[in-house]
Amino acid sequence: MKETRTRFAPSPTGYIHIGNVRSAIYPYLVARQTGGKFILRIEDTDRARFVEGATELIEDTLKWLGLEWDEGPIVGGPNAPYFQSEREDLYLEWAKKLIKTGRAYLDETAPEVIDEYRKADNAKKVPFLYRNHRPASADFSPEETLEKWQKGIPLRFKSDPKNYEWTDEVMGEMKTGPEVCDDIILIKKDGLPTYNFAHIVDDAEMGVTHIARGVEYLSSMPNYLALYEALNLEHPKFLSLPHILAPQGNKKLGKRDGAKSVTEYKSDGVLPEALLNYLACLGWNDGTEKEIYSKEELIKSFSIDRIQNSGARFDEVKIYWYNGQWIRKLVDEEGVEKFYSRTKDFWPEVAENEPDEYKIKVLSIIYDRLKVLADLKTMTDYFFVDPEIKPEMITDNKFLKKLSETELIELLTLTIERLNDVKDWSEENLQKELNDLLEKSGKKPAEYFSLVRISVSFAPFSPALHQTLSVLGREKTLARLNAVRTALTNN
RNA sequence: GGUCUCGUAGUAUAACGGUUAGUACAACGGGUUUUCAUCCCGUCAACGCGGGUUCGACUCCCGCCGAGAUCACCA
Repeated sequence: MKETRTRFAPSPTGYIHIGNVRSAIYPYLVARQTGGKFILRIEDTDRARFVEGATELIEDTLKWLGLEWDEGPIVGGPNAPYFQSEREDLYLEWAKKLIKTGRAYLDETAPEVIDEYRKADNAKKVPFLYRNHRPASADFSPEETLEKWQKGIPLRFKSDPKNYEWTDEVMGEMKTGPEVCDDIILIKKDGLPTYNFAHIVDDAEMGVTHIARGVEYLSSMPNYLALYEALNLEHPKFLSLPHILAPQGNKKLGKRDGAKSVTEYKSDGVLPEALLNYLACLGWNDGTEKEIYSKEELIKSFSIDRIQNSGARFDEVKIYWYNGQWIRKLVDEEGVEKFYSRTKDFWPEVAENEPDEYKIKVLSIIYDRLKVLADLKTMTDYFFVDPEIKPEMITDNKFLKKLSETELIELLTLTIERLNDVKDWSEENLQKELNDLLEKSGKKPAEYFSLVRISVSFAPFSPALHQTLSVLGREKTLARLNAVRTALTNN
């Protein structure tokens, strides 16, 4: 059986955003599950839109998501180069094949003239088709065309309008009439091919078996089919992927709607596992009620025929849910130490010089509260530096409002005196001591524990109190309790 | 305007002629004798409309309505 070969073929016009990365994920999964090859090809024939550094950004994004490619930039491959701008001669060669069979012609018609044609047709309420305005050069013999062709003269396909029927692996059986077939540009004025022509040549050269791309290409299909036919090529399978919709409205998610780059989620501390999981399952499911898929599980269960054929709305909240699930899953399965290595870039600045062992302890009691890793920055600073004492955070607290200041001070004194005598500072023992203190305080748990928690952290919330105190250590705990008692006394 | 695609709760989806239309996120309420979160339990909430076909239609057919894509020397 023929080897499955899929590809992701982005233009280096900027970062890969969340709305179009799915057309990399699905072909990747298809290639992996069949033991085939996944190719990365850079479609940089539009020099005006080329952005410096975009290729590297694309490469980094794919690597981060775990979509390693078998052929393409960096890794090379049998069909190198993988940049269209470096394959110019190849397209010219293939274009000549079309000229020789009388299926391509030179066209020097000025853009302004073409505009006139378009306006005239629109005025007549006739669909604008360039083939109704073919210039005299369309009738040149192949020899004459070949002889006169030089760089700077665009080349057009000479279409042969007819009905087309084909299968789209996602959308199903398709058919169109001759009215959509036209003379598309093959080679531009600058000597480089258009996407329409280049991708067909490259896919053929590279032996691509499946093309996955956005549904917006669906309406160009008849012209592509005509080209495959004229070039005597068997066409690959087509997967038209429905759009990911912006959170508001019904338009596809684009940079203008604030579609973030994939790398932005990376720097927020979203795990690649979570993002891949979310994106793969947006518009695809395996028919079961499973929600959490690792890359390996996706490779195993993915199937083209279960790709949804309607657009799916982008929902950032769900990404965070997946991320929380993945954080807990990874810590539970691989341990905190291993997970800690992935959090290095997300600690608050004040933690910079703290030992790893201490940060691991902090992580172990706080990880199940994280939505994104960047939450570490805002949720853990009191473990590393004494918090600023703000008495109002105690007196205005919803559980402590009812208590008088003298009462608060008494409770703190009680706590300090007792903890002073505690030698065993383990979580277990502290839990016992704190429960004991709670009983002695005669307060409700929410009241007494809130007082102690806020006194040591001045944070809106923290891990379970016995864990917080244990990690914080005896010295810091007592010092902070004392400091708060003094502050309240002087208030 | 031509051509094409899509249409189940707020969102993502299941169902593939017969179910009280299932699940997850979100929202709301409760529990886990401490906050926040996790975890657990519960509540709210959907087949765009109208015709057929059929004993029976979310499911098949037709029409309508709504939404989107495309009609570049951009991809």
